[in-house]
Amino acid sequence: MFRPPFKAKSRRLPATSDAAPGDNVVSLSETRGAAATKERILDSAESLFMEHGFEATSLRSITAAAAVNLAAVNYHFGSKEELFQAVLTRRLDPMNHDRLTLLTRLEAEAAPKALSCEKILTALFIPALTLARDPRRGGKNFLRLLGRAYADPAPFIRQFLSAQYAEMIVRFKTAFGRALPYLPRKELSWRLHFIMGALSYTLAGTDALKLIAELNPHESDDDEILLRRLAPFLLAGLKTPLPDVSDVTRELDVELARRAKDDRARRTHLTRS
Amino acid sequence: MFRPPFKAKSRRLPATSDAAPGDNVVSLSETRGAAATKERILDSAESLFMEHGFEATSLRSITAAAAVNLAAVNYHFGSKEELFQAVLTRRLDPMNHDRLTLLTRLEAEAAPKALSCEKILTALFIPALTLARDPRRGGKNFLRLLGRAYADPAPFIRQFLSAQYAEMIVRFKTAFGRALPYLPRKELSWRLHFIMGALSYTLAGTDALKLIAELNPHESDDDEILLRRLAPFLLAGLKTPLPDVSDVTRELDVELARRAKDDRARRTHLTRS
DNA sequence: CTATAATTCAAACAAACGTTTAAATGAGCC
DNA sequence: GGCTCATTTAAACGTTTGTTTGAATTATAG
Repeated sequence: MFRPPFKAKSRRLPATSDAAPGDNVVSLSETRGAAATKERILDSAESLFMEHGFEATSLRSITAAAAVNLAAVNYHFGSKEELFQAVLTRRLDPMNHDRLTLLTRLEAEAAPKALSCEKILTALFIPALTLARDPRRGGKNFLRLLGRAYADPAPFIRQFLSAQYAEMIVRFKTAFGRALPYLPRKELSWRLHFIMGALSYTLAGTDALKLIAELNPHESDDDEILLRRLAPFLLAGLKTPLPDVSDVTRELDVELARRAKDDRARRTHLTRS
Repeated sequence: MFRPPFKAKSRRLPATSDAAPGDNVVSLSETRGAAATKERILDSAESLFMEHGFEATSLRSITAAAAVNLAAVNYHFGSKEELFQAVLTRRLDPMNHDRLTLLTRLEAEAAPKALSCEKILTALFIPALTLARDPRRGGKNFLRLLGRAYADPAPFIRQFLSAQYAEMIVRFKTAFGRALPYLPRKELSWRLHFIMGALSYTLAGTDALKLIAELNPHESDDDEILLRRLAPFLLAGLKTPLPDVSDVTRELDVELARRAKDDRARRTHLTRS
C-alpha cells in the first residue's frame, strides 16, 4: 500500500541525501536511493524532452533511459506534466534568480546613474551563458529544451513559463525603461518581446536553419560565440529611433499601397469578364 | 476494394474540381466532392495543429471538425505526417514564391544599383503580411502554425521546412550581401538567422509573453502593427557595425571574467576547507 | 441504364499511451 | 530481531492513438 506522498511539500528524505541544501555534493557516487532516482529521471527526461518534445516523449522511454521502473515517475513526481515542470524548474529557477541578482548588483555599482543597456543585456545573457557552459549540468540540452517550451502550445507549459518569467521580466523592463527614457513604454514592451523571442529562439538552436548560416558544426554549438553575435544585433535594435521615422516602414507602405492597387485592378477586371 | 491511390502524383480528379489550376474559384459553393473534402480537412487540420501542435492533435478531432469520416485523411493524404506537410505546403509554397517574385521585381526596379536593406526586408515581410491579412484564407492561423513548426522537434517537420526555405534563403542572402558589402559573409549569415528567428517567433504569437508587452488584446492580433515595429528593430541590428567593436561584448567580457575569478576563488576555498 | 471507378462509411485493428495497483524489497529505528 | 515506513517492482488497467478493412454509396462514362 502506502500511496506516494508526491504532493507533500517536504517529506522525509531517504538516508542517502541528508546533505544541507547549498552543498554541491549533488549526486556524486550516489547511484541508489530516492534522491538519486529522482535525479536520474530528471536527467533522462531533460534530454529526451529536448530531443522529441513533450508529447512525443513517452514515460517508458524516460524510465528506460534512467534505468528505473516505469511507475517511478508517477511515484516521485505525480504525473508526466509535473515531471516536465520539475525539469524546467530545476534549472530555470536558479537561472532567473541569477539574472535578478546580477541586475541588482550592476545597478548598485552604477548608482546613482542609470544602468546602460549594455549592462542590462549582459545581466540577461550571462546567466544563460553560465548555464550553457557548465559541464556538470546538461546546460546546453536545457536551453534547447527551454527554447522549444516557449513555442509549445500546451496550456500548462505556457502558464508555467509565464509564472516563472513574470517577476524577472518586470524588473528588466523597468531597468530598460530607465536606460531609455525617451522611448515610449509600449515601444519598449515590443522591443523586449523581440529580444526575449530572439534569445529563446536562438538558444533553441533549431537546426532547420543551420543551412542558413553555413556554420561549422562545432561553431554553431558554441553558445558563447552565438550570444556574442546576438547581443550587438539586439542592442542595435533596442536603441534604434522610433519606427515612425524609419525608412523600412516607408518601404512597407509603398508595397502595401501597390498591392492594394493591384487588388482593386484585379477585382474590377474579374467583374467585367 | 479499390485501394486509395494517394501516392499517385496526378490522379483523375472528381467531377467537381475540373477547374484549371490558376483559377481562383477555390471551393466556393463547393460543399461536396473529393476536392471539397480535402480542403475541409486541410482547414480543420490547420487550425487544430495551430492550437495543439502536431503530436497533440488527433486525426479524430480533425475529421470531426471537418465533418468527414475518420478514414478520409488516410485516403486522401496517406498519413498524418503527409497531411501536416500538405497543410504547410498549401500556404508556404505560394508565400515563398511571392517573396522571390517581389524580390526579383524590386531588384529590377533598382537596377543597376544594389537593393537597399529596407527593400529586401520589405520583400521578406510583405508576403507574410499579405497572407496574414487575407480573410479568405486562415492566414493568421497559418502563420502561428508556421512559427510553431519552426520549433517542433519532429525530424520530418525540420527536414520539410529546410527544403521549403532553402531556395528563398539563398536568394535573400545574396541580396543582403550586395546591400552590405562591408559585412563579412559569416556575420551576415548570423544576422539573417536572427532575423528569420525573430520573424517566425513573433508571428507565432506565443501568448506566453503577452504579459511582457502589456498589449491590448486586439492590438497584439494585428500583424501589420507587429511587423511595423519588428522591421525597424531588425533593420537596426542588420546594419550595425561589427560586433568586435561593440560595447555590449565588452560588458559581456567583464562579467565573464568576474565569474571566472569568482569560480577560481570558490574552488580554492573548497579545497582548503 | 449499366458498368466502372472514386469516394465515403462504420467497424475493427494492434500498438502505445499515462496511470494505478498490490505485492516485494529495502533501509532505519526502537 | 521485529516493526515501520519509503521505495521499487511487475503486472494490469482503461483509453486513445494512427491505420486498415471491406462493404455501401456516389458519381462518371459508354
